[in-house]
Amino acid sequence: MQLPPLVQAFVLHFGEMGSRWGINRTVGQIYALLFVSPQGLNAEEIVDKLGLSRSNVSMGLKELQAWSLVRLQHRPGDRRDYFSTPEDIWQIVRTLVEERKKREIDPTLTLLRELLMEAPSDDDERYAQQRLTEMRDLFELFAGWYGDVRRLDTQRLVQLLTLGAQVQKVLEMKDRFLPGRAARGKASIG
Amino acid sequence: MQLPPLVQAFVLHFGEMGSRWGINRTVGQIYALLFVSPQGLNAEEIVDKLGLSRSNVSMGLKELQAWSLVRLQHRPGDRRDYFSTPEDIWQIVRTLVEERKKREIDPTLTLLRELLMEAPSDDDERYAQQRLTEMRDLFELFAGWYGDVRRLDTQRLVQLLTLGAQVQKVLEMKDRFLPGRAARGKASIG
DNA sequence: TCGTCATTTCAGAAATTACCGAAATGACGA
DNA sequence: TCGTCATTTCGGTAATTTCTGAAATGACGA
Repeated sequence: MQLPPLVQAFVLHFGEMGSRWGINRTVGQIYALLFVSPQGLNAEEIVDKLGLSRSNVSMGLKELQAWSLVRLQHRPGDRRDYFSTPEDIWQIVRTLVEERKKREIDPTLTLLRELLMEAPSDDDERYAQQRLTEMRDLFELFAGWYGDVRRLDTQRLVQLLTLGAQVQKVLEMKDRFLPGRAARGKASIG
Repeated sequence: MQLPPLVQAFVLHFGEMGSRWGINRTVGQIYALLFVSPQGLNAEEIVDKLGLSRSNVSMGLKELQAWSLVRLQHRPGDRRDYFSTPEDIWQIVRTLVEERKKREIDPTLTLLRELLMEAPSDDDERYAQQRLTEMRDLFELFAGWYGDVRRLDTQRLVQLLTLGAQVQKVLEMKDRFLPGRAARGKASIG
């Protein structure tokens, strides 16, 4: 791996963090490298720069494509695939949010809905179902939020994320001037 | 494992999802069981219900404690530890958000800040640093948002999450009536 | 059609992670 | 101080995941 120290540190860190983010080290490294590369890279360039095996890079790129995290380009007179990350980092955020929803939220939401169709047979099951109801409501709320994030344009998304603690003030105003809009979430508000 | 089918299905699902959420199967199962149990359980009860080894349950509980995801109680005249999850599901959300920030955001933010202290030595490094700047700003924004989520009380948190796509309308109003508040985030808005 | 180059697949090796039983530690009452 | 019970630690093993080299596939121009 003969990379500038800056890039090398970033790539190695991303590899290590990969395990916490649900991707493996190789995939994390490939992604990090593509992220800081001015032009797209082909598989062999990635092999050279990261010192990984050809097939491993192929697998990693496949996984990144499954996550829709890399773009594929071609150059005239060159048969090879060149990979790069989207220029717009917010597009990456939307993609990640969408994929995480698909993988981490939706399956559980589906299961919770199914389990809550059954009638409880005793008090313990009744308690369990009540807990599952709380969790389903929570997951519905998350699913809705993730969906919103995916749909919002960049400016509004930044605003939504920056809003944070100001939410109360802003919402008081909303209630004053836009009354009567029911909240979407059903989650218990304690 | 002799559990009601409802609970069993939930426990098994949580175990499988565990790997996507960054915890292992055992830990996921233990957590799911505690979540739907009306009373706290001691280690041996968990062993019996889930069919795991004593030591594995001990490790799992230790990890859940490291995540602050379980509470420890005692009963008079009983030396054993009884474990349960917080009643308030929103407290669980805050805990998860805080821990995820600590594990998935903060380390990368620290590294990015460090890397951006160095002066670039050529054009490629200049490009890389520009990309890292975008990413640092993004992570700063996330860190701020996570912090807000942790601090907000439940009602406001639900409002913030429900707000979603309404953000534009609400923010137009805010700008009209509360002008001049600078946004915290520096992330490029393309 | 053939030869070349790029990519993917695949079976096994290597590495990592999860798991268990046994032993050690620690807390408590007698 | 003991003896008992609960919990944790530890060494080894099992299971899973990641990685590799070799072979297969596919695309393209001649």
